[in-house]
Amino acid sequence: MIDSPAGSPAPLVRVGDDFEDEYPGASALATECYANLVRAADLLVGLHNRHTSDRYQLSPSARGVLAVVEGAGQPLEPTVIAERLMVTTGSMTSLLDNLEKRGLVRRLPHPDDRRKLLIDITADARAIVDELLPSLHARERDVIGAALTPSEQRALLVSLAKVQRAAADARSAPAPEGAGRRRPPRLEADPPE
Amino acid sequence: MIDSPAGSPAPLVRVGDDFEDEYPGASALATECYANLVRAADLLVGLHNRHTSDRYQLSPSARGVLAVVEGAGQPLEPTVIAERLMVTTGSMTSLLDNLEKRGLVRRLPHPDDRRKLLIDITADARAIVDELLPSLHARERDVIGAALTPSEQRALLVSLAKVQRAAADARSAPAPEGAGRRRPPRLEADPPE
DNA sequence: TATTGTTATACTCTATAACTATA
DNA sequence: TATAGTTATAGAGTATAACAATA
Repeated sequence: MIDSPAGSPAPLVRVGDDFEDEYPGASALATECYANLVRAADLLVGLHNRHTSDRYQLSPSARGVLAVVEGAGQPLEPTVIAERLMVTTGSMTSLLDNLEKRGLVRRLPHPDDRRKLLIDITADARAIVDELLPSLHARERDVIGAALTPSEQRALLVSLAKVQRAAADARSAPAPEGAGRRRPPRLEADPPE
Repeated sequence: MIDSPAGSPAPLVRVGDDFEDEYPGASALATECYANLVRAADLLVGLHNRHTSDRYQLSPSARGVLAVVEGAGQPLEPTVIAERLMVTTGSMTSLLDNLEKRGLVRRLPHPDDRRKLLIDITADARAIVDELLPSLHARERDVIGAALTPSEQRALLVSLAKVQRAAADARSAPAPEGAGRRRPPRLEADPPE
């Protein structure tokens, strides 16, 4: 049903001509928007993640911790970092363990409450962030700038805002019922290789 | 630097006013497109993944295996499935182990080559896919349809095609040099709690 | 020799629940 | 009692490399 031709120049994900027959009530256009939004984001995230991992051996989550603490401009409690990254405190402990082993963060005692900690990043981490963030932002400028004019970029942002709003609203709604499916007559689809 | 207000109605991710001063050469507009494309996709993927996991206890990768085999309309070799999902054959073995344990796929001997297998999905899996895909496509229709008019959807697709192309081109290009960074004077940013 | 799939191993991310020490 | 963080355990996903069977 969802099909993307094998060529490397990566065209859009398309659904088949029979899509709306196979899925009564579905919208081929909406599904293609959905699939291609996800695909575009995967490609973009992949660029950032690959760069971060190749150059600095940082996982996406580890980068997130450094970016949050560095962005705050001051040490933060583990719980605060965990909330911003939307992970549990148990997961945060192990992320911080790894970063501390590598000398990128320090656990400092909290001056006011001896149950708490303050997480600070080291000079090494600051050096990484100072090199990494400019190159990520340069990549963002290059890729988006190569694809879209400023006015297209503004229009894209407007659409993305509406999609984000609709998706956020859908989170609290029950999943919709599908209207069933008509399996296509598989005459001789897609030879096995 | 990247900041998204805490309210639940989820507005756009924005960069600060000082962004282009802090990162010389960067484009605030491009970075916002990048960040919000990723955020919108995360929200959309999250809806699908949550539904798939809650209702059918299927991980995204497991769902991918079923969708690929079901979509092919016939049994496929593990290597072919692995290529389509972009995972190694070692990873595919463990995905298939899990699915086979749950009675959702079968490993059949390949008639022509005794090194190979053919992976088929069971009636149980077909029942899941027949229920799952229509509800995912209904969600796509509802969310995208609530956000954008058909004409906006077509415009979005055009932009996404260009972004995908640029991102695919960037994959084989070297990472751009960042033009350095000017740290903002952290007077009293972001109180710790 | 080359290919297919498995095994063994390892690492990251993630979660939950029990636990310690503080408050 | 309640909170902050850790530990222990578990499971998914991913990868690499060595391996057996087959081509």
